[in-house]
Amino acid sequence: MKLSTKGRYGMKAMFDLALHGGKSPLPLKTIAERQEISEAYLEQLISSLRKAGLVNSVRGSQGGYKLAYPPEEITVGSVIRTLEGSMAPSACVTEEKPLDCKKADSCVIRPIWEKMRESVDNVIDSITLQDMLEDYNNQSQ
Amino acid sequence: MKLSTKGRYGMKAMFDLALHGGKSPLPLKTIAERQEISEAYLEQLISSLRKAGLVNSVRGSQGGYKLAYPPEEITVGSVIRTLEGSMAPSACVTEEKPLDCKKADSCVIRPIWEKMRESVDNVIDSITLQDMLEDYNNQSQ
DNA sequence: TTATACCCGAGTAATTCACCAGGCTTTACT
DNA sequence: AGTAAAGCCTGGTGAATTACTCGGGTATAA
Repeated sequence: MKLSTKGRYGMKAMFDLALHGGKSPLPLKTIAERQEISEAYLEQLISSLRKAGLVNSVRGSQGGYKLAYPPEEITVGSVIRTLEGSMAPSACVTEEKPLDCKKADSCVIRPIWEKMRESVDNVIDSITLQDMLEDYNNQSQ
Repeated sequence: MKLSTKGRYGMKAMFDLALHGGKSPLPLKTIAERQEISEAYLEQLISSLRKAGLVNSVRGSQGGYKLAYPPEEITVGSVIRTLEGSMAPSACVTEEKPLDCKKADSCVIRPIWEKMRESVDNVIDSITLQDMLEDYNNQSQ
């Protein structure tokens, strides 16, 4: 049940944006170097995040990326789900279009997959980038 | 974050053993047919379950498999973890030997992976095959 | 002794992962 | 106006993983 690098790198990049991002956009290269991620690969990931509306881009020289919302409005869940899809352990319990299975009604395993998904969703939807920033600041004391 | 077929098929097989297993062992073929799983593939999975001590095997004619413990003593977690490994979303937060990362101390993402793992573990460790049997029996009313 | 069933290792097609390459477009700065 | 810095986009690719299959063992009830 590991996440792929998409979710992990994506979280690093988003936190980097929250921590180092200001008024002017952060170029991808800076983020990639600081987080030690392949730039070309991170470009793909941040492209998904942009299409999902989580970051904004500024093209051209001096361009880069910025969070589309203040850190307290961006949850870990929205980032991870954008890059990894549903947290459902089985296709029959995704939020959006659960794969329908004839035996869904009588299946005793399905409710277990559902609980797993819900419990993961609860965790990741309850943490925002702002929470992470605060943890980071408290740490350095 | 999907489980592979190992975990999913393995759960089906274990529940089948709990539901249909009696004093005499259930042959793999029967389980595979009833659960619509490739017999040769399921053999590999149940072999892991046997090595983990969750099922016992009886060789030879009239042989098959039985649960090694009563259903109330077998958790979903023990089955899934046997077949899938740790539920950690990142290698740095596995129960047994977390991959050590120099930045582990200062990492603000790590605690999130930890919470995810814990919450999944809580769900799957709190459900036994017996619970599933009861759900199944209540359903048919 | 024979049919049934578990045991085991190797092989394999298909898919996914984690990138890389290269060209195009946009824009600030000089 | 020219140039360099940046994002945008498509396609390719080697390595790993997944989900099996195959073929031969070995044990044992009948």
